[in-house]
Amino acid sequence: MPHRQLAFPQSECADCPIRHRAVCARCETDELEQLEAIKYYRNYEAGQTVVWAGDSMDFVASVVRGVASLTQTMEDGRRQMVGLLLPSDFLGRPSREKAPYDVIATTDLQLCCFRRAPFQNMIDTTPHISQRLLEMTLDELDAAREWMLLLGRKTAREKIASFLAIIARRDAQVQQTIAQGEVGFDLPLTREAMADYLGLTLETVSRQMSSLKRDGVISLEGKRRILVPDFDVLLDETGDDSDGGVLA
Amino acid sequence: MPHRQLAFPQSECADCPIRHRAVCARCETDELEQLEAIKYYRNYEAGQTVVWAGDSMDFVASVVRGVASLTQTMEDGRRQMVGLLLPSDFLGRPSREKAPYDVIATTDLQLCCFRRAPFQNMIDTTPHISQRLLEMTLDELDAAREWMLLLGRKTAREKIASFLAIIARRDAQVQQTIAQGEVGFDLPLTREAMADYLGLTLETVSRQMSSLKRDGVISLEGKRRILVPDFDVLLDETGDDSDGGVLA
DNA sequence: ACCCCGGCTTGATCCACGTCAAGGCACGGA
DNA sequence: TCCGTGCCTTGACGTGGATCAAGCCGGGGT
Repeated sequence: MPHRQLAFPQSECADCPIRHRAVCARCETDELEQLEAIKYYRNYEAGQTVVWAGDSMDFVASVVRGVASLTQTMEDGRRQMVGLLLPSDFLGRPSREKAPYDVIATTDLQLCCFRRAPFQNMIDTTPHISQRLLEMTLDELDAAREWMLLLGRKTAREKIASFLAIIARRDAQVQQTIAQGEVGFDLPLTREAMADYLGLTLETVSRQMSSLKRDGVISLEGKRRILVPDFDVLLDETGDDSDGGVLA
Repeated sequence: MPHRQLAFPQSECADCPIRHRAVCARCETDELEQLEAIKYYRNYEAGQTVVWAGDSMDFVASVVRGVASLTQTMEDGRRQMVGLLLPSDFLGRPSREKAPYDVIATTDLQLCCFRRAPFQNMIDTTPHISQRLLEMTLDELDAAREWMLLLGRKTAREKIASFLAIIARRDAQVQQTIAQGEVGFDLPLTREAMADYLGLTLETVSRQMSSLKRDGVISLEGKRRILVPDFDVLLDETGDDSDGGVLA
């Protein structure tokens, strides 16, 4: 099973009011207006911390532009990324005040925020919102569990290939051309962030990227732009069930 | 943060009708009666498969007795456990027909099942049930993410110690004596299942158990019963934040 | 033009864990 | 009683990825 799809293709919802539908797919006009009334924007630069683990968060948000990561850190400094938020993903948990992990902007980032209390109100009074949130949380849980398989059992090369496939599949433009085989996209993470994502060191990430390049599976344009001549070849490297179901 | 607590201490709800409260903490009598009307029991022996990945599940359930695991398997046979269900935990996802992973009884197991369709009805007509399910799913997500840190960054010894601490903390009887330091409990998993849980081989599990025994952190009574002379010493081995918050 | 610095690559070496293999122990059935 | 079988332990050895270390490259500031 591939990484969960976008709640909505990015092309359909370029700005925030529509993006609310990531929260509530069936919202009617008046509900969208309620959301409109309690929303505001926040912007962060690459590398900035949005919230620290343990801090209380007075908002929930939906990612408009950029990428944020959820990261756990052990006392001795070992770090593991436990969530990656791309545009249209949802950040924060209604009815839970404290953030359980650091939230870090890995690229420049724009959030569309809703203040907690009124948002909580909407949930309590609009039943299908909590159903929608349940759906989204189940998607996150599926993604987390696929990630556990990656962390526990895949080799470094498989981890890198899986990561590239995930990023490619979540890129709206790539989505449309993926069937033709050749695709290109930008990495939204540094090698170090990739290492934190994949449970590796940055040296191993770098070596495996070089190895995939040597073997012709990918090529690089600069450090961040990836070209994949044949997406199926990349999928073969992931170790995943290769039912060929690119759009499954 | 420790592994999520039981929805309710096991001692409070020894049989199924009460255990429904794991699904719905605020259910009133008439709602419990509705659940009562659509419930039935299933029993499995240790090692039996409850559902295969990809099968459609016509029920959701709550674990009454025993332990079930959610396991992903790659084509070449590598396996990773992605969920562990103990008594009072919930199995299945309303509004999702297909099971995404194998569900296996790791001990003798009793489930209290609810047929899908009527259960789905209750969700749609009783708003606070879907809110309760959201809470439970968020707990599962937190557990999954803590597990990701374990899989990605902990050493074999830390993994074993963390696992023992998780099992101990979820054991109701242990809960009550944990403050005194010395606790004992039974492992509900074979060494092989522990290996699948922890992203290790069974040999490494065995060696690390022996090592913890040699170092006096634990002692064994038979293969499955664990005695921990000082729980804080075990916690020191987990690599976790040692804020001493046993009951946090 | 120069240097600096952050992000990245590459090489040499080490070691934790996987792999392969040989038993040990407890239980159940003939 | 003996043997078979499932589960576990232990040892010897190999290796994938971590660690340590030395640069490279490209962009921005002075």
